Amino acid sequence: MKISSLVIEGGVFLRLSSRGHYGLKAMLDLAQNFGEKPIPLRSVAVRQNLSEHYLEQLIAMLKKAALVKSVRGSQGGYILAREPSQLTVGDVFRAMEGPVAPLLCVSEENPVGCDEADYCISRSVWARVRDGIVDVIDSITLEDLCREAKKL
Amino acid sequence: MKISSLVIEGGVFLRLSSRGHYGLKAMLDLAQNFGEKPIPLRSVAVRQNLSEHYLEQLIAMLKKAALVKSVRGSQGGYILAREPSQLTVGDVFRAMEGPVAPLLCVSEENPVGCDEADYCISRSVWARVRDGIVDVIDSITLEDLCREAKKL
DNA sequence: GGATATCATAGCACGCTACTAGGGTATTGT
DNA sequence: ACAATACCCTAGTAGCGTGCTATGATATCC
Repeated sequence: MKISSLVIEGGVFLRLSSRGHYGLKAMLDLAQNFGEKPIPLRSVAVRQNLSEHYLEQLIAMLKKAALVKSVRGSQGGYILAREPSQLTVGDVFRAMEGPVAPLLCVSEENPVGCDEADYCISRSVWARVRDGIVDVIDSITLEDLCREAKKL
Repeated sequence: MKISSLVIEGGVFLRLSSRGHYGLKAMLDLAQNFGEKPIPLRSVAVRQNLSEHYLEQLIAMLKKAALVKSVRGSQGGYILAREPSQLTVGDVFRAMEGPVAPLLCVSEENPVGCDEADYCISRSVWARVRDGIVDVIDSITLEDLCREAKKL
């Protein structure tokens, strides 16, 4: 009796890896230094105590998601694509970690079909968990966090 | 400049692996067949379409967490340690996946110290995410899910 | 034209997941 | 007694994702 073909998930889908953590730190740094001039990655890396080279790769994901713009050359760097008040933690999370999906079949984006969907009870549980997470991350803007930071 | 020593997280901490999914399915099966007699694992495996041998390992975790009791020998099997109304999804989740902790430093249990804790702004974000998840999983009992299942 | 900065690709050690394999032990029904 | 049933225990392993490092190319300003 081979059941190995029944595997539903091939990995891990709701998680916070260092990507999400570092990505938010970087975005927050850009938000705190938001202005006219682009901010070189090096200074972000130093302030946030991160590997500059690794950060390069991470910010590439943020650029791909159109959350930041880049300026090449000397005196170049990165700037937020929108104002801090128009960027949420959810935007950053999804850019770094993909869609919120405790389970593939309850992904907020392109949920994977499952032949048990009709009678799978636990599905509704993880869907509610997903909604709980989404509510939180979509309601917090970078501006909110900057304001919090100033209080410290 | 070696920054590799700064790694904050060594893995992945908030996730739903197949363990959590399968574990909840098994517990739900036990709840639906809750009564006097123990339920053999084989029948759970067949009904839920899971590998029996793998299920053995998973249910060992549930037993360790005192969520189920076992009866050995012929006609033996497993029974819920408490009534379905006294068992929550959170109980099952924690037995299978460990404490809810999007980040080690905001684990609901033994949070790991972090030297940036005082001024780390993103911390509060993940703490709120954690609370959102906890609220959901601790408020749903197995009895609730059985009732939902009957409606289908 | 060189210093500064972004961009692109490749590769790798490690740890975890999702199992499978193969046995052992306890209890029951006949 | 004894076989059948069911729980119990330890190893091992393929595959995958993470968290980097390494190397170099390309663009732009002064």
